[in-house]
Amino acid sequence: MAGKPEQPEKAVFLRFLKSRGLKVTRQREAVVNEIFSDSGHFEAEELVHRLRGNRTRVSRATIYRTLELLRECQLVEKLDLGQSGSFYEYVNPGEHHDHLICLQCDSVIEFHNEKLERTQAEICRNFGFQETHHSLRIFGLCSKCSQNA
Amino acid sequence: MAGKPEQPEKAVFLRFLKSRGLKVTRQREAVVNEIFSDSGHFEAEELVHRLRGNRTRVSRATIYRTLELLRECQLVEKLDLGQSGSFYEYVNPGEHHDHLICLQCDSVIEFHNEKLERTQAEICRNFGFQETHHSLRIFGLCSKCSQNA
DNA sequence: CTAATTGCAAAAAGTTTGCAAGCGT
DNA sequence: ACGCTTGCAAACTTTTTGCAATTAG
Repeated sequence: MAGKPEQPEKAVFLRFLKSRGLKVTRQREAVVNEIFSDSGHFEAEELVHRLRGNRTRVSRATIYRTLELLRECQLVEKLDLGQSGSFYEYVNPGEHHDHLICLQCDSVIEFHNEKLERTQAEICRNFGFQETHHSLRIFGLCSKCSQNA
Repeated sequence: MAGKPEQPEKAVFLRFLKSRGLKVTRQREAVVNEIFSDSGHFEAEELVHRLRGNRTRVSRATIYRTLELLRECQLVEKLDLGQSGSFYEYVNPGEHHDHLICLQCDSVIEFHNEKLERTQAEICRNFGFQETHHSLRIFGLCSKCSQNA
């Protein structure tokens, strides 16, 4: 419970910082801890508020800067769920999933489908396109909301 | 060359306005004409500039308001290409396509693939999800850029 | 020590809005 | 005429940035 990083993603981040000659600051640790204590989707502004109650104050500017670093080392991804601001989400290294987004209750369902991935790879091959990543968002009504409608 | 609407999408828009009790103004016509004279991807700000040289001045506010109307009648769609601002694109009624986005030269390739669509429909069915629309963006290097790399 | 980092507040960037004047129908 | 529209400028939202003070290594 002391200094040891319990979470593997935190270790990844620390290693990344070291490899870049960047520093491990209280603020950066606070941000990572907060994000990975409750993996899911969140907005930058939400993090600002979640970190308000913390022992370590973290300014909005630092949160944005840290999110950018986390993106560079692929621990989080930016997400556009159709709302005004950007959402972020934790990415399990090596994993990938797409999203079903409910327009009624704003819930987000993650899924992964191999057939889909293969077809996409095939399409890229046909276009001579070298994919680095992709994002599929399907909007509509989740099962709960479509029943209530 | 006179009053007749040459473009079918303009006719759709006019009909939509009428059905809503909205007015056909010089500004709205100018926006539609400009968009459909060169179908493709564009930003709101770009439209502002493209319309500067026009006989009819159209303010930024009106452009945003008109784009919203065009979205409501499904003639244009908002697009997130990863850049800061929103892009828009003309939508051929009844058609749908996805995008390959080159991170190097910012070019956008459109494609449509039936197998992909079927797999997506299958996924939705499995989740009891009622799709209204979707967006697949594949990021990477286009064939030209991957050769030069 | 020294370079990286932080917080702040100002600036940017993109979009929306209130309101008085103007224009379709 | 009536009510929808426009333009303007101000407001807003989200994100970025310059800079002096601070801190990790």
